[in-house]
Amino acid sequence: MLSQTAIYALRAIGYIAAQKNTHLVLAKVISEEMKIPKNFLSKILHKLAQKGFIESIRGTNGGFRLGKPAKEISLAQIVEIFMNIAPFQSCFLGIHSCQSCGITKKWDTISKQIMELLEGSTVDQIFPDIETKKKNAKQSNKKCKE
Amino acid sequence: MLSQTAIYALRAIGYIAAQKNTHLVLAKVISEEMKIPKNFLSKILHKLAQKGFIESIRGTNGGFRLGKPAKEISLAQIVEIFMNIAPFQSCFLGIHSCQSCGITKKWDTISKQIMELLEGSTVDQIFPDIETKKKNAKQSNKKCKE
DNA sequence: TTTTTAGTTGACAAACAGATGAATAAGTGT
DNA sequence: ACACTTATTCATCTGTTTGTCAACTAAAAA
Repeated sequence: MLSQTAIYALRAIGYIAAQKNTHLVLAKVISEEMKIPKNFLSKILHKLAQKGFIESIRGTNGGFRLGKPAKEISLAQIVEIFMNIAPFQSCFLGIHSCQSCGITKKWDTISKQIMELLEGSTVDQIFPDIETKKKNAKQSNKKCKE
Repeated sequence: MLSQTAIYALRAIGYIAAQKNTHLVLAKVISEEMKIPKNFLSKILHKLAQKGFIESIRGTNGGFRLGKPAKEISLAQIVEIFMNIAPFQSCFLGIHSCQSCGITKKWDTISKQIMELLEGSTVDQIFPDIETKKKNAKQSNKKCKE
């Protein structure tokens, strides 16, 4: 359905969005919490940073935060960086001549809903409940001036 | 969405089903008509034959035909031979702890429709209009006792 | 200035999907 | 018996995705 990489990307940016920008998030923490291989995640985050969806800060007390308001980042924008979403919109059987068959019609209805889900949802909806999750566990990081 | 192999399999068995069992279909013809690499198709057909969805007859005037009535073969039965359809039914983001979020709820609705499409459609619906397509072009095969 | 932290980058390996070619086995018709 | 046709099987190749390792760069702190 979604590629593994796209799923990782959504989980990662969803996790960052859930912090409500109150502090920077370490790649290491995202990796552990979201069960994403550390170095593979680094590359995903870098791509997201290139596109401006997140910002990266290097060095001590560095980390990642959103590059724009969460409500302005749709799932579709993230997914299409890491995979081709065109197949969702085209013929179920990869045949362009079967416009009229019942299967294709049903698929059209479904694919419209999928695109609506991807384009109509934003990254703050991914983890609506975990914004305070890591705050206490990471008291050791409280030194940083947030 | 569907793997390329699953799409090939649906096109192939759809083509065979469209012949209404009036005559055997050559792998070569399926390959050409359905734009599927010949040798790759052979392996797909072999798997379908193993599972009893089609029958293969070797030698001169051989070919393939359905192994059971078209209306008893659902798209889901074919697809699941060539790919894992579980992801359609599980969480959008591969996380089992987000039962309540709005995205997951919407995805549940969509995935139910996908499964309904796959399980509720049969292979005779794939190409409802081409049953006589190759009959005339293949008059040279008319020798066979059909 | 040195050390530590943390993101960046490139090389690479494993696994898989998709595709290809050639040899083989099993039937049919002469 | 023989030639021919057609499916079967095996070995291999390619490209992509996913994942790993390690060296590198930048920034802050000591």
